[in-house]
Amino acid sequence: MSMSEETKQPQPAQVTMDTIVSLCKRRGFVFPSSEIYGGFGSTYDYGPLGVELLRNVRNLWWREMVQERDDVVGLEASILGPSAVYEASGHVNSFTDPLVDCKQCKMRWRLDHLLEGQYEAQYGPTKRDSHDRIICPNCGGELTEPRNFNLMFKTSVGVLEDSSSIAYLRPETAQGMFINFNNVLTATRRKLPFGIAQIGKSFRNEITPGNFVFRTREFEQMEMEFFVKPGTDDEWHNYWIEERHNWYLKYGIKPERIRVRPHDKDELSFYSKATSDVEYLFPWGWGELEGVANRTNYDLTNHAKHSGKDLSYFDEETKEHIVPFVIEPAAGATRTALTFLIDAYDEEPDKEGTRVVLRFHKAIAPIKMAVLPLSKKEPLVKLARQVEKSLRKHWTVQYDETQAIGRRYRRQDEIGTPYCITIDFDSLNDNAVTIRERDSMEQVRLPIPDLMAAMHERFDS
RNA sequence: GCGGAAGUGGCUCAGUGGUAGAGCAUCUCCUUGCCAAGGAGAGGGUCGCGAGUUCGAAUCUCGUCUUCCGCUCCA
Repeated sequence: MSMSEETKQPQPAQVTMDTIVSLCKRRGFVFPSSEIYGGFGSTYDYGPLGVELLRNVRNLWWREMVQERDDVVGLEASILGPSAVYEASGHVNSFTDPLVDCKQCKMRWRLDHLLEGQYEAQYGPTKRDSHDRIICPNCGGELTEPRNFNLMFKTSVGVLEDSSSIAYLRPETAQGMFINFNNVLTATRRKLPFGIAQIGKSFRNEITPGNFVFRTREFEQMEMEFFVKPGTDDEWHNYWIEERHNWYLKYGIKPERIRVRPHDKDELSFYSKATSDVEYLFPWGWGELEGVANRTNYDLTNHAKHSGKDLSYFDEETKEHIVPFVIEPAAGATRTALTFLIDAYDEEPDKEGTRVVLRFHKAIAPIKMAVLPLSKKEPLVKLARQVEKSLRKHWTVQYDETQAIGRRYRRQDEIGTPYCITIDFDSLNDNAVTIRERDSMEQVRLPIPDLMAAMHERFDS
């Protein structure tokens, strides 16, 4: 690779995860869960700012994916499900990783990957010993018997042990859409193509969670199953890949840090014909933000077979019963929130040190504006409180009167507040305030009666 | 699960056997009043947890939990 090509490679976000984790805790975005009891691995609690950020992500997705579209409807299905659902979906059998450990060098391998030769690029072809048993690609040592790790959380429902039945916490929200396909179809009189969308928590007993909230055992998904006529599925697949990629760009994700990557044949999920990932360049490298999969008619066919119910769609044009194909854009809400946080992080030299700024898109920012009286003097505070109260009806607002104004601007910069509204001594005479903009640091003087309209103009576009 | 590293106030860290420290942050008062100002004060840690060795443990030993980096995973 030449130097010029090298410099063209996108660089991961300069910020380290340690900085993000520490900022999250200090300012109240994300706390480690059950911390006072020593912590509970892979679980996180969202603090006052984190919950606003997460809500913004969810709400924007929902509004654009469901409410602004005529061809998508919403659903909120239960998290607990009977084993029948996940036997039909294939998760009981296929959502299992057979793992083997090397007795010698302690490396852990996925047996199915060894059988498929997936480690070939790094370790060469799969090696076997004289008994034709697969040996460790790394050191040639003996491997343990495979142990199956099912990624689903299993629980039992029912008071009495012997009469209780096995249930699972959903590993994806998608099955809720498939098993309600008929319900939605008859309730809404939809015609193909149409989609069913859902936001909610899913659970996977990941062998190794990590990278802060990037991979956790409990996480929140934003999924949409878009049902189309067979034969039009590739076209719709491409449509949704582009649509979803653009969505992140729309909310300010840096274009050089986001890409679409089609899956190789051998990395496809058991249900997928083709999948493309929208990936982000995290501090540790590229990671998946969203998968857009062509799930074919796999799910509806299997649920029809297992339940004995007809899940076909009657096509009026051809007078045929067909089983629709499904295009699924599946995003992680928690993961998306993290991405916005990392992508927004910026530092710049300051007179006294470093100014930390989260350059959130206005729609993403947890706090939309801060009201700052220049002095704690009674008349200023009184006026500021009035302004704050009226703004709170429409936006998330922080009020801050402590310490110097510069310090207060820094506080708001650090949590990504786009606008600061200051009330100064002149305000008492001219009934006007100053709006300071986070990114440009420009200041605009505005009469208080015009303030509401001016802020609407900034946020409703 | 295995290997490596690490857990000390909200954050970043110093402290290696003798009664817990710093910077930043937070709070109060005075002063100032548009980009991290100054002064005076205050709160906050049984040093992850539990045992052990010792006259005495943040410091040594063992166990345990958690985090980070690999193997694995994919929203």
